[in-house]
Amino acid sequence: MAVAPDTAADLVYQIFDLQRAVRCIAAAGVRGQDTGVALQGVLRFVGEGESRATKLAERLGVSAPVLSRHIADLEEQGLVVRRQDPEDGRAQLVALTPAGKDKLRQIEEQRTAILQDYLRDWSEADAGNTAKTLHKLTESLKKSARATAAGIPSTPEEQKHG
Amino acid sequence: MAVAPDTAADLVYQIFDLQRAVRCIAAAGVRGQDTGVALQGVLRFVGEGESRATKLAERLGVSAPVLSRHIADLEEQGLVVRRQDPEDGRAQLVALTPAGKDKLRQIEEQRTAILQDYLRDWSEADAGNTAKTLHKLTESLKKSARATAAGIPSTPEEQKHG
DNA sequence: TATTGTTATACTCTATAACTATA
DNA sequence: TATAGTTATAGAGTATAACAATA
Repeated sequence: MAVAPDTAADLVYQIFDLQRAVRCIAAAGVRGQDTGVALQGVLRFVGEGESRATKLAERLGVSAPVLSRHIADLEEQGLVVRRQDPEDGRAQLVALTPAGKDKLRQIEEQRTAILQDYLRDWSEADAGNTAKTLHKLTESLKKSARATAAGIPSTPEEQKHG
Repeated sequence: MAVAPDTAADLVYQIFDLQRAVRCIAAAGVRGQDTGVALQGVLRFVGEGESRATKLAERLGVSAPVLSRHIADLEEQGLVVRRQDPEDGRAQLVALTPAGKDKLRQIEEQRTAILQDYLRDWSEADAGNTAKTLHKLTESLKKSARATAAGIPSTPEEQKHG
């Protein structure tokens, strides 16, 4: 049953090693650009369709003040527009401008090209399987982290104390 | 040959999604602690054996000033010690103190326990394969990033121009 | 009262530039 | 000259607290 401690420990280190490698590559890619990786992340989710700020913050995993600032920055760059939610006077709806769509497309094309180049000796199947593996890992982490944050006991011991 | 654009684009997003999930979990784990994730990373590599600061910075993928500050912080916390390299008057050798070893072990145990818990419905084989997959991806990225940084042309077009 | 969003402030992590000391 | 390391400074990204406006 479950995962052995040594395997879990190895997996932790593999995750952090990947983080480090990605950080270096991403940092090199945005050097001298106005739109840093955080703003790029916001653009991505706004690009999936007009959305509330609250919803965006949740999907991005950042706090509301952080998102508020990012939206303000993107608006200043002319990449997004805000309008009031017709169904809720407190809320805003954020959407990409044409310039924002261009920017997002450009960012995606650049990233895709770099990764294609970096993985040029990989097979299509390897890349596809890796994407699936990452997705599965991320979903497990998000699900468990949500449950933990909500105070749901996870181990049998904790459940007894509950 | 190689990886299709759509697959590469998907993989990029899977990588960033994992980063986000891990950031949230890691941030929650170090809340209120002296030893943040960056210092924990330094501890890990120092824990593999007494090492030069330069070597550590390279392995961590950070600049020399950043590592210098981290080492100073860890020394202040009594977790590492520095001594001059007997073979090079300019260089230092950094090693864990007993307290540093304790701290590293405690960090690893805590992380391992959390990941084991989060992946409690995973099989040992799935976890092992995921670790291997991450390792392969990281190695490909690091290798290509190194080559790019060194100015080695990567695409046939660029090679022709060289 | 609870929720949406903003502003003010501070912390973590990182980088570049300028420097000292040694090779 | 080149390398190892430090200090000073700046920037990106994030969080908490306090607030205003609306539900």
